[in-house]
Amino acid sequence: MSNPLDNAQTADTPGTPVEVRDRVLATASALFYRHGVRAVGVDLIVEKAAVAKTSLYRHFRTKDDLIAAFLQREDEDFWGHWDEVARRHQADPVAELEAHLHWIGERVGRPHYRGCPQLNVAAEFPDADHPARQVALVHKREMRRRLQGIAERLQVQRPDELAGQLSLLINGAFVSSQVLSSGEAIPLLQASARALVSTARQARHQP
Amino acid sequence: MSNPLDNAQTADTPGTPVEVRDRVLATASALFYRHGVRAVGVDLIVEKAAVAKTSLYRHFRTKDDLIAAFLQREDEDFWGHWDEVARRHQADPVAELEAHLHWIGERVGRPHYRGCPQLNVAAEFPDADHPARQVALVHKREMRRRLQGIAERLQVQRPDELAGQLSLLINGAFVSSQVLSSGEAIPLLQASARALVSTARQARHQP
DNA sequence: CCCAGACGATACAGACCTGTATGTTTCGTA
DNA sequence: TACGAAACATACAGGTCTGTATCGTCTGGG
Repeated sequence: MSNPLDNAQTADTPGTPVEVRDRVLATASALFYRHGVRAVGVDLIVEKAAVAKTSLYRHFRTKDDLIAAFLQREDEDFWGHWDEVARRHQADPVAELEAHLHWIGERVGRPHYRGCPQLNVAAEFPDADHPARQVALVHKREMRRRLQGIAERLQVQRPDELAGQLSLLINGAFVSSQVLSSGEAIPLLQASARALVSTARQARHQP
Repeated sequence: MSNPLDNAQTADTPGTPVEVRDRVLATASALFYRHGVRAVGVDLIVEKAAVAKTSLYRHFRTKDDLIAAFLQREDEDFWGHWDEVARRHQADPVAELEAHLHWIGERVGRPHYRGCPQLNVAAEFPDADHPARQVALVHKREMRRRLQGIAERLQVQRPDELAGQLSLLINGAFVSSQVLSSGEAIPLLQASARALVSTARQARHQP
């Protein structure tokens, strides 16, 4: 029963359950991100993924669940990058923060960047009880939690405050691509962060 | 049948074109903001505004035009507040910036705050050619333009850079209400701005 | 007093939406 | 080879969406 090769027999053999699920989720993610969630119907997803509609609904109970899975996938991808960058700067929180802002700013400046998926979905679905909103909330809390970890390693007096400030900054970059000229996000983010960190550190030495 | 209040002919005589138009726009704006644009159909607007659907389409060619008018209305309201605050601090750009961040942060912290309408619509409609997106773009450009005006009066070396940083910060506050605790936006915004301004001013005195 | 124009009420066209139901095909495994 | 699970194909139910068409009513200015 539990053959490790059960799934992914060759390169991409359609008919394998996990392969179909992944294909649906990957296709839906791309479409959701590009066109917005409400603008994309399940029929389009099914067509682009070359999958039967029944298969979609076998792996995802409802469209809302698929949306939540989309955000979950983006969440994991995001922290995957984060962890990789963090690992390269274990000993130096200043360099780590700088590096995070670099790759985030690079993403923001990409040609067809469409904003943070979590924030976009939150804008599309006001109901806080929506399953996808739960994922988005956890994602944003995790962002602030990790920033606070860096702030603590920076030994500022109020790491929570600095983390909040950096959160505003990063979320602001996510939604400001419309008004930012190409390549502007990175220096803007880094210069702002330097000012915030520097000020927070000065406060440490003053009563 | 012949209810004397059927059309409420006393205080605000309906039947006047401008009155019907305003009622449609005000109703649509409230619904759009609360529930999202795509989630609100014209039938609901018509019902809540107590107006015939033909009247809606007489004053607004399409729903897209109504959405653009919604953002235009929000834009005018926003700059109305801004101008009023700016007028009270004509001589002191530091105090003006502080005051702007105060009322913006106050808005962000309100119980049912749902984010910046311009950013929400931009998230819902990826197509940059959408009429409403034009309004949103002009709004965000105007925001940065005004911030640059303040930065110039602060006599920092690179007012454009400071304006960009403050833009990120403010837009970040607009979308971060989900992760901000009540009343946190104002101090976070003001402390960040102070750090950014202070750093930008120090750069002025250094080669 | 008359009439153009704004409004209301309603029905409808045509498209799209999510989700289900039904039947067939494929394929690994027992 | 026979079985069961999963995928495919297709049709459809039931609702919603935008926008239009039709027709009756009210109102204000000439």
